[in-house]
Amino acid sequence: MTELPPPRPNGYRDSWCGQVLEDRVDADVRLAGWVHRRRDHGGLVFIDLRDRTGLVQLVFNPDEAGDAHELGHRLRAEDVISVAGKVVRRSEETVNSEIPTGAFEVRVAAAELLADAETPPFEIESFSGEVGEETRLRHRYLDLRRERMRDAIVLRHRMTTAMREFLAGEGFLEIETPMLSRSTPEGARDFLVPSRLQQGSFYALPQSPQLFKQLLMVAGFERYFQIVRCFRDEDQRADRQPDFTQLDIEMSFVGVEDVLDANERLLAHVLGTAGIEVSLPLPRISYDEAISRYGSDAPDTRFGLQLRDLTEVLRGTEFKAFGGVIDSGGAVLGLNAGKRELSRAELDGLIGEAQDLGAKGLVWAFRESGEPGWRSPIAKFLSPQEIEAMSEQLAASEGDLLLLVADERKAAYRVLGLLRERLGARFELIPEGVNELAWVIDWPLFEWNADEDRWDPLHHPFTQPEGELDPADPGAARALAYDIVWNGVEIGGGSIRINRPDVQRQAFEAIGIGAVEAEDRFGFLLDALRYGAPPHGGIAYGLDRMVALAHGVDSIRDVIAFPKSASGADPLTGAPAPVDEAQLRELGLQRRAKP
RNA sequence: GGGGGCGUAGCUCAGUUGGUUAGAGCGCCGGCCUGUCACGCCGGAGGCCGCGGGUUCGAGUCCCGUCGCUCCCGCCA
Repeated sequence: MTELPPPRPNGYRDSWCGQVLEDRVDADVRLAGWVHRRRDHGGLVFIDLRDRTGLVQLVFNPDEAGDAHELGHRLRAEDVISVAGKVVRRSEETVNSEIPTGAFEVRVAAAELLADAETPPFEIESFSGEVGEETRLRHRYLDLRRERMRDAIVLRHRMTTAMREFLAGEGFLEIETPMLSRSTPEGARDFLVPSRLQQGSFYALPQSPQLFKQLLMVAGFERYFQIVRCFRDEDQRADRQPDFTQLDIEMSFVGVEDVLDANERLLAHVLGTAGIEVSLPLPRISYDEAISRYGSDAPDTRFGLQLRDLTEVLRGTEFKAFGGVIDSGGAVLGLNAGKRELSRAELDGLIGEAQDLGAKGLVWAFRESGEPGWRSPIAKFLSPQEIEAMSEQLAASEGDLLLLVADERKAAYRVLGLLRERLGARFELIPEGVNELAWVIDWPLFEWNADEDRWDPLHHPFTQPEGELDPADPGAARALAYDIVWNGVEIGGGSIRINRPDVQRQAFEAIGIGAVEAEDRFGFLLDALRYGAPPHGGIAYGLDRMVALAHGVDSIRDVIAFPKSASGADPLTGAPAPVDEAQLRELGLQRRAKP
């Protein structure tokens, strides 16, 4: 998999296991590694020896090397050994076509045990079910010996190498930014680090290097990137860790097209390294279209099942459940799930799922010929005209299952969008081996936060509005922002940034950050913008997600060497853990009194 | 913060209506085995059924609580 030069010969080895191939036949080699599997015939002993490059079969023959054979007989799984012997071609009937070195083997002349291994808590190559994640994490150094994890870590390296290659080739500079920085509490929850020298004050670990990379543009570095650890103290998911890695990029004197162009070529290069072909230019979909057709700002475009808005054809309906929602400004959305035969229990299950996702309810209907046109619990409440009009909107033909959600507009799209994704997987509508990347563009700059009674930025408050910002109508503003979505997963996002202090102040004001507060929290940015900031913009990728997608796994934990569990703990080191009273005292912190 | 699933041998799991001695495969240990490659054959060891309480003549099984793991919703500018 990796191009690896032969090791410089020393007392342990002069060759890699995976490189015992045609050109080494008849050569004397020395190999070192772990005992992967042992097949002891009493006389002959076969050992599969493993190193990072793969496996090779060792043969211990009592007639050829008695001492070595005696050791071979005693070896157990995961023992660490070094052996010397001759590479030979296997006879035709003993070739193992399963492994690259399967046509060759090493006849061991001398062997040395370098480290005796205890029996591992799980088999390095397991054939009976997947090992539980906590066990894997507690012994991560063993889990990482397994082929799938090793491949993931190697792939990750190749992808990051490809990123550096491409970006360095385009004149980007890799520059580090601080890990100990200042808390800016509007985004995610910060991880805080107490200051010993200024007790009562705290550093924050960066949620992203956003402001520092903008300052680097002000500083005139023109093109910056960094593969950087970021921290967000929020609840975990399969694709979210408290510390995770971003590929962070920023460029000066650019507009949206420049950034998208550079990043499309970057993506083609990096994914090409992972064996994934990308044809350019990438398709673009507007935010509004993504929401209205897929119910998601990160749409999975590999399958149809698109949403339809039925609000207009139902306006004035007698059916109160729908009419009430419409009168109060809500929406009725529908989705044609195609010809499905679902039992009543399965349909009830769908309703339950929709409710779990936060919907008030879900209505199902099967398109039928004749009157009333639908088999559905609500058919009798609807006029024939309404049923026909909705059927037409949904392009329903006989036997099709139609699913309807009526709710406040945003909630309806969210729920039906989530349901769409689940149904796509359940009905196996997602084609194997297909990769779809797309830009989501034309984002609103702000969205209304009803709970807090204010406007919130959709990306972040440093995003450049398209045209002039109208303080009277922040909801109308569009952002020069873009997300990149791969198979329905948001793998990156960015924007053109505000480069003038007056515009930045306006943006802060629109989201309720007044001049005084802005000066207090972001004064350093506003100052920097006063000294001549170039128009600039960039992007940040979720590196872990990219590698997970390229490796074909669902969880980013499977592409991180030492991840946290779903509860944010590390079963290997026991982090997080209590600290000494003395440490707390030094920091001016107190343990909370027991109630 | 909320909801679902899971917790039985080192690992992956089964365990019937509550019934007396808790099983399987892999792994492990011992013996045999000179062309295997998930080697084979014979024998063996190994259990706080997550933890605490309750119901019951009797609990792996039912109830309550608790801890852990995991998935999802919220959250993640």
